[in-house]
Amino acid sequence: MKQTATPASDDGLKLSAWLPYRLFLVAAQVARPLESFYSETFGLSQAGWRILAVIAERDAANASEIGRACALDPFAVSRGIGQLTELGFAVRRPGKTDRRFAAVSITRSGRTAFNRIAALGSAIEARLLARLSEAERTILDSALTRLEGESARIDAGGWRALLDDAGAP
Amino acid sequence: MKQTATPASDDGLKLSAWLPYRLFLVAAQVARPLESFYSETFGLSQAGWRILAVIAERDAANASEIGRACALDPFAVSRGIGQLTELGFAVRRPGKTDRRFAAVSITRSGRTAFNRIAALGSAIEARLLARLSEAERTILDSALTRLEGESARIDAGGWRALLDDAGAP
DNA sequence: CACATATAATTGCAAAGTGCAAGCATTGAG
DNA sequence: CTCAATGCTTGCACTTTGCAATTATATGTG
Repeated sequence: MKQTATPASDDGLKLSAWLPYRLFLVAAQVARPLESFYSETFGLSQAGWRILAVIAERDAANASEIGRACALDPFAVSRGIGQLTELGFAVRRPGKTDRRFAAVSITRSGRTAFNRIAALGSAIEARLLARLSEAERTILDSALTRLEGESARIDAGGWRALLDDAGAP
Repeated sequence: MKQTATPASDDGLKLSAWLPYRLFLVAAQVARPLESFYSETFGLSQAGWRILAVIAERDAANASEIGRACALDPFAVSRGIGQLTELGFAVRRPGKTDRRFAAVSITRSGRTAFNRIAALGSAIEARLLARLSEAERTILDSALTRLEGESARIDAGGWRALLDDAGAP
């Protein structure tokens, strides 16, 4: 007599309830409309948009700063900057003191594009925040800060470190 | 006389404080070690892992159910299932009543693999949750549920709908 | 100064992943 | 029986990504 008692997983991991997947899902669903906007409108890639957002809030930045600020490896940064300069949204100027560091800055038209994308981005964020109470926003903010820190450590440690943790409690 | 008053963005969007980016960042950082584990160990792709997780918690599923459950389009599902069957982690059997729906189920070795990956996944989740208080976990859980719903609506509406919202308050 | 070594960034290319048109198999309506 | 609809798969062009090698610049050493 087959009962539905154990159709399921031995380990208690249910994808739809697994925190990382839930975070990913919200981020992915919300990124999609934004991405189709800036790719259709400006021909911008995801890396391009992230870099644009970074240089929009700085006078000038070199590639590694940018990479650190938006979690992109040097290759992606280099290509993204290439795209932005082709579109006329950024300029590269050789660094003043050390010319290995090229200073990347946003142009006027880059800023215009950024503002248009940012308006959409802010609208999205507003829609999300509208579903939370003031108290929840505060808690989410502080919780996310800690999760960012912990996830960075998890990433840095690699998977072997994770198993060691679990193995030696 | 240049002062640092406005080196920054006109619109108030700071990438590192923008909710969708923050969610993405945690999800991405935490996914990386897991991904290198299952790809090194089993040669599994991200889609493959997601599908494996879905069929681990069901007796059998057809491709569209799987797609819905893990946010994958039909092509990706089909290829993912292909990968899983090649690895011997899943089997396809023609559906009983309607043979257009092939029933996909996990195999014994698929379950073994799943359990190993899930153990890592749970360890990651535990590390994250350890940084939150009991109260915070409860709030995060309920907040995330609402964010999932809202982000799905945002995604479904597309970017034009977003601008209409903002434009006509 | 010439040279080795280090660092920042870029480029070229192969491998992997993605999107989409077309295809096959099956079903159900007329 | 035929034909449109459905569920899924495949082939192929296109894009993205990962990594080795390269360029350009800077710094340390005899």
